[in-house]
Amino acid sequence: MKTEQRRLPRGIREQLMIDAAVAAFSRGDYHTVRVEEIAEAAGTSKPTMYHYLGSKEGIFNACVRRESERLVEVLRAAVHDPGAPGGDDPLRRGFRAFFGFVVAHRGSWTVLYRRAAAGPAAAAVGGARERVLAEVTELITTCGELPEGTRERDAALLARIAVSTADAFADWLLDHPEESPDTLADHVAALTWAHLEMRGAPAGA
Amino acid sequence: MKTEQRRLPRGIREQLMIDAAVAAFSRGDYHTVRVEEIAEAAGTSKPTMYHYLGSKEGIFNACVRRESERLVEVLRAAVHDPGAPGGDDPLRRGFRAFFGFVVAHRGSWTVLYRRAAAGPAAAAVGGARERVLAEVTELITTCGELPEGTRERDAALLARIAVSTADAFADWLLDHPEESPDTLADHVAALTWAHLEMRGAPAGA
Amino acid sequence: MKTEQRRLPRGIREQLMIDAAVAAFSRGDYHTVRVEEIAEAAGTSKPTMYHYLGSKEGIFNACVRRESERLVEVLRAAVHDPGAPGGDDPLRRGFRAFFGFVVAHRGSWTVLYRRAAAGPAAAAVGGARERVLAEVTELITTCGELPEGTRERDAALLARIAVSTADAFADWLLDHPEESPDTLADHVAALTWAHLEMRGAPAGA
Amino acid sequence: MKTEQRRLPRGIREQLMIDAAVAAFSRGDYHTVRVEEIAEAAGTSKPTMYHYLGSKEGIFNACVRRESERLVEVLRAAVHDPGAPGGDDPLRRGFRAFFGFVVAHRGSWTVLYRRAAAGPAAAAVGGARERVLAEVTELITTCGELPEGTRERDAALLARIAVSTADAFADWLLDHPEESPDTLADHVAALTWAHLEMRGAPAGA
DNA sequence: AATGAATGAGTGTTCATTCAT
DNA sequence: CATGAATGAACACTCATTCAT
Repeated sequence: MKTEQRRLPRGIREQLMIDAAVAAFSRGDYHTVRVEEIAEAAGTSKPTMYHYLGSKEGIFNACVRRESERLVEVLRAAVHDPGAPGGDDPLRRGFRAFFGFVVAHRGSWTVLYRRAAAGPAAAAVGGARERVLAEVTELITTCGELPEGTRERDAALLARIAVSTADAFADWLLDHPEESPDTLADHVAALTWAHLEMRGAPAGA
Repeated sequence: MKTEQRRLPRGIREQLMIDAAVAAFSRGDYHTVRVEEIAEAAGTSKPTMYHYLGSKEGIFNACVRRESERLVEVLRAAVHDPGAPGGDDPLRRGFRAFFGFVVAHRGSWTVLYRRAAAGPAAAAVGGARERVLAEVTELITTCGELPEGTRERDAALLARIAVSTADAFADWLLDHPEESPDTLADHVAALTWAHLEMRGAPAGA
Repeated sequence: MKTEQRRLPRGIREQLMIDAAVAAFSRGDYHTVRVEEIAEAAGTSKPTMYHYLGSKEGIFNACVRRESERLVEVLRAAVHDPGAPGGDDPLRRGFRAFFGFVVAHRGSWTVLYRRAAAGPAAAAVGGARERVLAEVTELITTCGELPEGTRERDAALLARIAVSTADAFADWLLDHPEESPDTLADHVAALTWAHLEMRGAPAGA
Repeated sequence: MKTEQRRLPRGIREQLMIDAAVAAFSRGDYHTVRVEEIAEAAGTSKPTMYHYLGSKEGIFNACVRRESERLVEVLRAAVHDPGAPGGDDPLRRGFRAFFGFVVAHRGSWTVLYRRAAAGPAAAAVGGARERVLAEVTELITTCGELPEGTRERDAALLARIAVSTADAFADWLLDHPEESPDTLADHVAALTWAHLEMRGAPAGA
């Protein structure tokens, strides 16, 4: 581990800094991360961090910029390259790349999507989310007419999708006040039914 | 405005405190909110806050607990009460209640789902998300065989759903390492195709 | 010395703070003074200083405001009160009050006139000033026609006046570009001659 | 602008450094000026500055030394050269040289006299000084028996002289504790009266 | 019961200064 | 000789938390 070189050229050091920062920011939320902690992880010191990235916010911005660019590049490459894994369907290739990225670079994704990952708030929020999730899962499960082959696992997965979707729609509603929540709710319900009916041939196009 | 009573019974005071705290925590993230700010908004003083809720974390926990209970109650009531809005389908009634809650109590939902809503990080993250969203939207749009009646709006909405779903699955993957990202990716692609084909009769079951 | 009370009312504490700050700022220049040092001298802590005076600049401003108000009050009182020391001449009464204040509250005056009193720069500046002063003193002394009764002391005093006056005029020139430096120079020379000739009856009107 | 030569002989480089330093130190006070800022203005780098001048204090000392020597030289030359502008009176020639220097090299003079020229303190001090000056001006104006031809301008100018003189005397008092403030006060008052009576033939001896 | 007063502990940021190239 | 790289040491400022009234 002591391979770290002193006196690295600026470009390299900056990349090391951003590496360390992404790791740190994906562990705790913005205020929980101390700049010094990032500096140490990057094998350098606080003043050098400030010299290169300007401020804590600058450090964070550098992370978000670099990681989002990486993700977009990966996505584009997969979609436009018919030889990429996933077969003929560009949509499927895209999602494969997307998921591959999220799994391979969990830290990057966490930074980009920045749900409270740690900190004093995380525990409480985590618990509450689980309760809500359990409730929705039960709602889906006890709905009765679960198609053949739909197991617990599927219900839990669907609940997560439903809640995430609702969350996405909440954002959407904010930006598009002309939409009615009821219509969207019905829509999500319909989608969920569709998913339930589709279970069994998940990987088929 | 000076209607605020001194010497309120403990229960009431606590509710006022939690009201103020939910509002505050939904505006900025945990560390951005100062206890004093909540105390002022609740018409009381810092020491009283500590007397009642114990600590900053205690305040936050109280928020999360109360709001998640409210949400769960609302959900349960709608699902079990056939007379609730949404018709015969309990699933649809549930989602109506869910969306209604999210829209009516945005603050509560924000606290529960706690994606970084403000603070120095929010701007950067917001921008990056938009870029990713744009990329996925384009991916869906230029996929070619968009069914009749699928307009721009639908693509944008689907992109949000897809990203949210991927986000949910990323969590899922963390908890279930036996799952393969590729399978999930294919699954999301399949779901998206299903959505695309379903467009046109969104509110129909 | 341990008479310092804990839990003083805000007004009192603020005055103690300003007292300590004036003393500190009159010893070193703005950047040399540490806020904590002032807090300790005032028998309190840094956060309380910030709570009451807002910032380091706020602390400094409070000093300048209070002291300049005091000085102006003292001046006004002496001028308008014919019974104040100095006799019939309000001008003389005013200067007596002025000098009295400067001598009694050296710190206040230093803060108000803020010539570099300490710090790493002070030594060098002090030395240079002395050299300039010596030069001007010699100029006055060797001018030749020193009137009777003009001793070394007077020359040194006059040199100081001359340099201070020149300094004042330099400011004046900045604000009034229509003035010619040569005219002002001649004027100062004339004044100095007048002073030289007046020596011997210094206290007479 | 890119005429700056690399590889300049040491002497020249040093002069460029001091030029830049004088300019910088005359804008802000000692602590406000960053060494890097001087280095850039001098067309060189920080380590070179340290190589030549040793330390920040060394840089500052070099400024003060060079500028005070210049001023002293100019003064001496004018006094001893009967052909210098100002006529027969060496005193007048001296002051002309002095004022000329101050006006032509404001930066040098500021460094030498180093009243806080900028920084967070300057604004407050400036305001307070103005208030004091206004007070003294009023005192002089409303003194009543202003001689013929004494206009507002003269009162303002006299007030500046009076305050500067008092300032000089305050220093004097520090060094000569045997003097009485009252005597000096009376003296300044007398001088001011003399000035008032002299107005009208300012440039005359 | 309720609060004005007070602070310990910690963080972002800056800058003079020094190596190693 | 000249400089890009790097840092130790300080300092302003903030905030959760607690007494004493």
